[in-house]
Amino acid sequence: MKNELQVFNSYSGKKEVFKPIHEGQVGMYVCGPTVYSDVHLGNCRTFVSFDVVYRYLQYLGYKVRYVRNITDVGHLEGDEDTGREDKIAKKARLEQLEPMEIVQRYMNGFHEMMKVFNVAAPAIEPRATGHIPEQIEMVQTILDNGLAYVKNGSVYFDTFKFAKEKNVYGTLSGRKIEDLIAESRANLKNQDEKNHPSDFAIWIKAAPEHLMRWNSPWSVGFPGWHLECSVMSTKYLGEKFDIHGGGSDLKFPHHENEIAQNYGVCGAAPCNYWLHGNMLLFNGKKMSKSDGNSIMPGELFTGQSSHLTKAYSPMVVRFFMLQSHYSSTLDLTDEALQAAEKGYRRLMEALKVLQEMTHTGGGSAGALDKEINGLIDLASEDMSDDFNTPKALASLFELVTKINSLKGGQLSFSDLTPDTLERLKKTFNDFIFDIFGLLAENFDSSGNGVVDGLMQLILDMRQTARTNKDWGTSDKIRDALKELEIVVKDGKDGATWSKG
RNA sequence: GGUCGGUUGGCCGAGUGGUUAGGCAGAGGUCUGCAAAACCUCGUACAGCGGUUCGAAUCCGCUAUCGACCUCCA
Repeated sequence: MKNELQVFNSYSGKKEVFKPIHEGQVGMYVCGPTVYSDVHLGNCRTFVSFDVVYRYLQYLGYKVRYVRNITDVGHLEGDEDTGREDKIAKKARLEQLEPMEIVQRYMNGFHEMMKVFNVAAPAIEPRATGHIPEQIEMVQTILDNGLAYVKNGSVYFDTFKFAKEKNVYGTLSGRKIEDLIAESRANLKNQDEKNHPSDFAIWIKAAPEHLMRWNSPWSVGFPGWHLECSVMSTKYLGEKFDIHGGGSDLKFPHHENEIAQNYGVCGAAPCNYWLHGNMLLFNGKKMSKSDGNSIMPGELFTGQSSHLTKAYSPMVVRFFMLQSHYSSTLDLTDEALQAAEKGYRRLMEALKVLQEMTHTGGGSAGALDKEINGLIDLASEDMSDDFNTPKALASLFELVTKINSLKGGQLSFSDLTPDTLERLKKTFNDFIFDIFGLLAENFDSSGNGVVDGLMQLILDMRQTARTNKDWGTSDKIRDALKELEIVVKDGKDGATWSKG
């Protein structure tokens, strides 16, 4: 069975067989959020995507050191008119708080949201402000290596020189050196201190009113945004590690510059595989904080948005995300979420049915047995094919039909061995919980003992009515419960209930 | 304007030279006191035009259209 992991490497633009630097171990770095406002759903998608990558690598038996940073300084506003203010410093000024209060508040919010989405915590979550000395050191090394220059207390990376010396600048984002050179003549006059428009700051001299500032050999200032990732990935994963992930919108300039910095320090690229998650769309356009086209997770969970007809639970949203490939754009719509909710429930119901299923004994490995084993194998192959969750999910849904047929009697246990049933149980459990990171939301339990007890009493009374063929009472109970959004399902072994 | 990527049945969304993706919705049927659930069957989709090929949704070209990046973004 071929089941070796292949990943799409954004750097080469090809799907490649994944080979870790150290056997059995994986070093993975993912760009985390800048904590200057609440996380929106687009952010969540990226972290869910890499959460599945993290989980699957572990499932395959790799020991993974997963580093995901928190950006809490250095990320400048892009708008020229505002004078390139640090995002966190700006928020602090507007809200009259310490920058670190801003950072703490939104970092807490971010962590809560990751928990809600059942995103596993990384092994290390370093913060940029916690690595100022290391960043100063790296700036010095880049200066020593002749790939940066000082201007009025700020330090800039010399992309022009780097591009001429090493033919790598622009590879990741598909930019051409010739364009950079052409750009220099046209736009140079607009650049204040930089020698070249594509040069970027690795240390920035702080304006007098700037709140976040540290001493350095060049000025009292703060580090450039791109630098932290080079510093922290190198510190915790080494000069060369396996996987670097992030949203596709970070390819340029962030990741391109990160690569440049690593060359500036170590003379080599930081990692072997670049993985980029694609954007979550909302109304057909990229969900983005800065242009206001976004929906907050909270609005989804409460259903309080003009774009939604109802509330959706976190796991429904997670399932919705898993239904597309991480490298494809995904368009969020109310209709699609409704479909996802039904699908998620169907999957989880089948899981429950399966868990309670016992083999009737005997059973031979016939066609059904082979088919089920084939689908189980297929699900793994799907995941090993660049973490193709929608394909793996499709394989699981084929198995859902088998499970329900076994329960309903359309298929017989005599056609599969007890071992296969056990394997099926284990696979479902592993995929749904360990790999997909879904949680079982109790639709047939309120989490409240009193309510569950009352429900049981009601269903018992209804059963008595049904035994007496008192359909009027039976239907009255069912209809009344339906009004309360509780659905009663009559099965062979009595009735069950679930919340709307 | 430059660069890149989409365009798949009613909706979402995989696939990528010949063989069923899957989910949701819809139609018919089985089961059931009825219903729900479940199971079975069904639609014969790949933006348009041209080309390559025995054969293309899948490769090539052109056109249309949407989007992303080029400036902060996950």
